[in-house]
Parts: sequence; C-alpha cells; structure tokens
Amino acid sequence: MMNKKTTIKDIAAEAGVSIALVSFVMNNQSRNPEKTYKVSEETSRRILEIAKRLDYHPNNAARTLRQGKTNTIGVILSDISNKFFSDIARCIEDRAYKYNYTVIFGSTDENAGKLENLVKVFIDKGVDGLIIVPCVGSEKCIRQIADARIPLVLMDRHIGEEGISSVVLNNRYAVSLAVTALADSGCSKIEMIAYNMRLSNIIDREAGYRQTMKEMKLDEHTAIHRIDYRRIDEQVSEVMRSAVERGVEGFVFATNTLTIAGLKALDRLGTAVPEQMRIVGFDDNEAFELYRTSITYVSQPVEQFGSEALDLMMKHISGKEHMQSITVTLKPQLVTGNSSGK
Amino acid sequence: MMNKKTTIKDIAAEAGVSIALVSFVMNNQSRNPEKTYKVSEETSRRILEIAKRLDYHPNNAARTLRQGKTNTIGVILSDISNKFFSDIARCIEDRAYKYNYTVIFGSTDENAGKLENLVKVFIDKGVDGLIIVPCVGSEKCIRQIADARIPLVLMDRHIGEEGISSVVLNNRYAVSLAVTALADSGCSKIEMIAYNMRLSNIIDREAGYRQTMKEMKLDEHTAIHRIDYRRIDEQVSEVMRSAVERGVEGFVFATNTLTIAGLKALDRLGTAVPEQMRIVGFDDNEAFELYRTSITYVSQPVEQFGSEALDLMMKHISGKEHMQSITVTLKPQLVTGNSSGK
DNA sequence: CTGAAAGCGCTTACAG
DNA sequence: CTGAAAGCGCTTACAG
Repeated sequence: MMNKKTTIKDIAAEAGVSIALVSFVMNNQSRNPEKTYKVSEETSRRILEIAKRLDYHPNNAARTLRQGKTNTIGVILSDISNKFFSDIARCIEDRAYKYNYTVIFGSTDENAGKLENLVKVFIDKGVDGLIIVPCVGSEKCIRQIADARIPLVLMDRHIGEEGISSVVLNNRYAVSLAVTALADSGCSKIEMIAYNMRLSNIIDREAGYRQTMKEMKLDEHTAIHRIDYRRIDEQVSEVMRSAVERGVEGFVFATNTLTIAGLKALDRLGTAVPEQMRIVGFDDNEAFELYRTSITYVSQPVEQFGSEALDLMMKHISGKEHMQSITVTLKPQLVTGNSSGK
Repeated sequence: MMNKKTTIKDIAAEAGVSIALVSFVMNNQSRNPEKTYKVSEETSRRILEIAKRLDYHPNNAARTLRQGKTNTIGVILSDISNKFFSDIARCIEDRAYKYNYTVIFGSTDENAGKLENLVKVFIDKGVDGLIIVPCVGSEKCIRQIADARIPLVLMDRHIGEEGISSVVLNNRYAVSLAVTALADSGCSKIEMIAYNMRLSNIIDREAGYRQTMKEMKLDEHTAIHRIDYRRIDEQVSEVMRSAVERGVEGFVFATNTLTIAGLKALDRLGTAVPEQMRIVGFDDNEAFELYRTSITYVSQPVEQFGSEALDLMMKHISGKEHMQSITVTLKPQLVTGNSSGK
C-alpha cells in the first residue's frame, strides 16, 4: 500500500519552495539533525513542520529507483523452522531494523535447486546483498554471486574459496570439547553421528572428532556415522541400536536435529543416559530441557552469528570496492550436564 | 543490487521496436503464454529471444513506482524464534513465493509498542498488505490499519471487531478436547495454566475449559492460573508446586511454551507424569518427544494457518473493494499419548 | 499491430 | 541559500 497521499510535491507547494529543497531538507534532517546547513533555519523548520502535519512518508520505490538500492537484504537459510536458524533469523531481523534495512528470508531444505531459485528471486527483487547458508551443490551459484560483485556473506558454512566473507563456528574446537568431556568421564569407545553431506561445518566437526580421538589415544575406536538428511530418524535409530549392541560408551552428535533423534532412539531402545550411554549434544535447544537427564552440549553463540553476519554485510554494502573478504570464526562453549557422565 | 545492465530500452533498440512494445510483450508473455495477441507472432518471439540473450530482468522498483504495488506483504508475529510461529512463517513464505510475493517478518515479543513500530516500518516500505498476530494493546493500531483500507488479516487471535479478516483456531473446542481427555482418564481435579494477557485465543481457551468442566460436573474444581509472559518459568514452577501439594490431578496447558515450562517444573519437583500428575499439552513440539512419557496434546493445523492467512490476504489485495471480511476457524485435533493417563 | 509521450516520486548534479 | 531540470525503468492510456 503506497502512500497515495502526501508527496514531496505537496510539501513544496504548501511551503512555497521547490521540491528539490524539500528533498534536501528531508534527507539532511535524518542524517545531521543538528547542522541543517545550506538551508536557512527557518525554511528548514517550516518544511519539517509541514511534512509532519501532512503525514508525509517518503515513497520507497521512487527512492530505490533513483538510488539503485533497496535497503533490503536476502537471507537464505537451510530451514527457518529449525530452531537454530530461526534464532539466527530473529537476531538478523532485529539488527537489520536498526540499520534501517529490511530482510527477506528463504529456506533451501538443503536443496541446491531451491537455493538457486531463491537467489534468482531475491536478485530480481533487487536485494542489496545476500547472506547465505550454502548447501551441497551450491558452490557454483555462490561463486557466481561473488563474481557478480553482489555483497555476499556465508553463514554457518563456507565453500572453501578465497574472497568470500563468512561467519562460521570453530567447529573443530567445538567437537574437541565434546570428545574431551566424554573421555574425561572415562569413555573410550566414543563415536560420532554426522550427516553424509560434505559441508564445511560437518567436515570440520568430523575432523575435530578424529583429531581429538587421536590426541586422546583413542583412535582405534574412531567411527563416524553419516546420516542421510532426509531419513534422520530411521538411520539414527539403526546406528543407536547397533551401537548399544557393540558396547559403544559415548556419542557425539554433530547437530541439534541429530541430538534429538539420537535421544529419542535411545529412549525407544530403553537405553539409559548416562548410565548405559553417554552423549554430548550440539546447540542449545529447549527440547533438551525436557529430557530425563540434563544434557551436556556444545553451545553456539547464536546471536553473534546473526549480528556478525549482518555487520559484515553492512560493510560490504557500504564498502570501498577493494573491501577484502573477512572470515569471522566464533567460539563455542561446552555446557555441562549429566548426559556426558559425571 | 539492481540490474545495472539490460533495460527494456536496450531490448527495444536491439529489436528495433518501441519500449512500449517490449513492455507489452514481456507482460503478456508471463500472463498469457499462448495467445500473444495484438503483437505479431514474429516480433513477439524476437523480443523474447533478445530479452533472454541479454539476460533481462525487469526492475522491480520501477514497476513498483509505476503500479503502486510492491508484491510484498508484511507478517508480524509474536516471536519468529518460537516454534509455532516459525512453522507458520515457513508455510507463509513457501506459499507466497508461489504467488510471486515476497514476505518480510517482524516480531513483537507481545509488545504493542514494537508492533506499532513494525507496522510503521512496513507501511513505509510499501507492503501491499499485513498479516498480524495482534498483541495486548494493539487494538487501536489494528483498527487504524483496517480503516486505512490496507489489506489486513489477523492470525491466531482476533480483536473482536467486525470487518477484519482473521484465521484462528477453534480454541474452545481445542481445550474441551483436552479437558475431556483428562476427565475420561478419571481426573476430577483438573486445572488450567494460561497467560494473564487478555488475548482472544487465551480467553477462548479459558472459556473452553470452564465450559467443559461445567459440562462434566467438575466446576467445583475449576481453577485457572494466569502467568506473566515475562516470568514464565518462575511462575509456572510456583503453580506446579502448589498444585502438587493441593492434590491436583490433571493440568491443561494453554500454549506450547507453558507446556514445556510445566513439564520442566514437574521434573524438578520429582512429580511423575502421568502417575502423580496428568497433563495435556498444546501444539506439536519436537521437545515433547524427548519427555520420558509420550505427551497428549492438542495439535493445531500449522500449515493451514499459514496457507489460509496468505490466501485471504491475496483475496483482499486483489479484492473488489466491497470485499467482505472473512473469519476462518481451524479445527484442532487431540493427539493421544500417555501423559493424560490411560 | 505498433509508437510517442506522460508520469509514478524521488535525488542529484548544475546553475545562479 | 534556493530552483529548474534531467532522469532512474517501467506501464499505460492515447493515437494511428
């Protein structure tokens, strides 16, 4: 619903000045409230007063057309109904409004085709930049966006190329915390559940697991189970069943969804945590709080994901063209409960 | 990032026709792919071919400026990081893209000030319509939007006024299902936990509880505990503590957040569900699945919330001006677990 | 069947 | 300190 009402022209007529002057005053008013230089105090005040009286709202489309920027950024996530991403979405949104930016979201469901389509739609909409959680197979599309000099920030995962900014977790460290917690509680047979998607975050989490197992001299027990994103419950169940049989003592989960699936599976098997199986989860999740045992988990700084990504985006948008790419690596924390053993 | 590249003008030059013709062809191409009437087959094809070759993307801002509509709708929710709302958000988003619409979200945290501010920002952005989850104190603002003839659909709650479309749950029925389940399992002392906010959905849920208790001849035990939205854990804990002492047998929770808080509180008290306390929760929630006992809960048709709200919005936007308001009432379902007793 | 022209509301050099 | 004018890219009557 555009303002069918007051335009800059109405104000100009009312004030007896040119529309250029009105435009000038309106803009300087917001930018430098104090020094309304170049326009006489009085004229300026009069224009502002009239604008207010006439309930003037600038027409966004006109400004966009003229300036070539929309003050909108597109954010493409894996799935906005996943708690981890909706938390981030919330932060991005709140912060964007402060910058006077608007955000539009899209969810890929880890499908490169959907991602490409969203990118196309968002670019057609004229977004000033894109914050993207890349999925498997989206590397080429991402590369094209970067090459087209569209401001771009990757989040949660990177695609291992130079020149693209990203905000990621220190994933190796995250998992080392998890493995260490289990090892410290006396477990030796510690295994990991991850996805079969070759995403940077998953790869790094696996690497963190392997490395820590080695450092702990437990590498003979190293085993990673890679789950299909589309058949989580089914496959996690099977892994858990077999693990209990094989006498596995501890499990590290690579994501919150896997953690929840794992706990459910253990429940169904009647396996007690931590007595019969010790586990460390990933991400904060309100669901963990309902579990019979308090969960030990790796906590990601969700707010920082959002705020760092947005801040980076703002830098790129307002950026000098020789703006370098920046990678922000966030630090996870271990929250200790009982599920990992004493 | 606007297309700094191909415009309708470039295509016109290349094809040796006027820009008007190009515009005409581009639009009719999408609307009536078969009958490209009024333009010769050949010219039409040539223009389309050139457009494709030059990678033409229409400039959204220009079209918006001209047509006075943005193909964007604003959705104002309570909190997009709450699972119930993020599920709805996801549905709205997916569906909106099919209509070639874009969605921008905002969260109020049940704060009327934030709501008003979001409304202002969204209207300034030029949204074609607003889907809003109203909060306490927002009635006047909502009324103004409606009076300004801005397409409007309320969701989850209404404000009890004529002439405003909304999509809500049959809340009385929802809670009657819950109370009946508990009564059928043999409970008499059934109480309810709700919010102290006087929102239509809460009010109706309370009414459903009262009415059903009466019908079951249990009204002597009727008791509603109203929680402050900002101090949920603390107050729910206290209610649960006192309830256990008083020998309450069953609890109906009015929302998913309250359900989770209640289960956590009972855990801390060492009260077993359903042996020592029977409960019925609200909303589907993955967290429920981690609880030691399967939860009985009232399920809301989340997808329908999103799709009905969006469809209504589309009707309003494309609407004949004498478009009447429509209220869609959705039907909840009881999902039976063990928490409500046998 | 196709073209010339106005105009959506704003910003931005350019004059003065 | 202020104004006249061009132009952002598109659509839409209006002519022919």
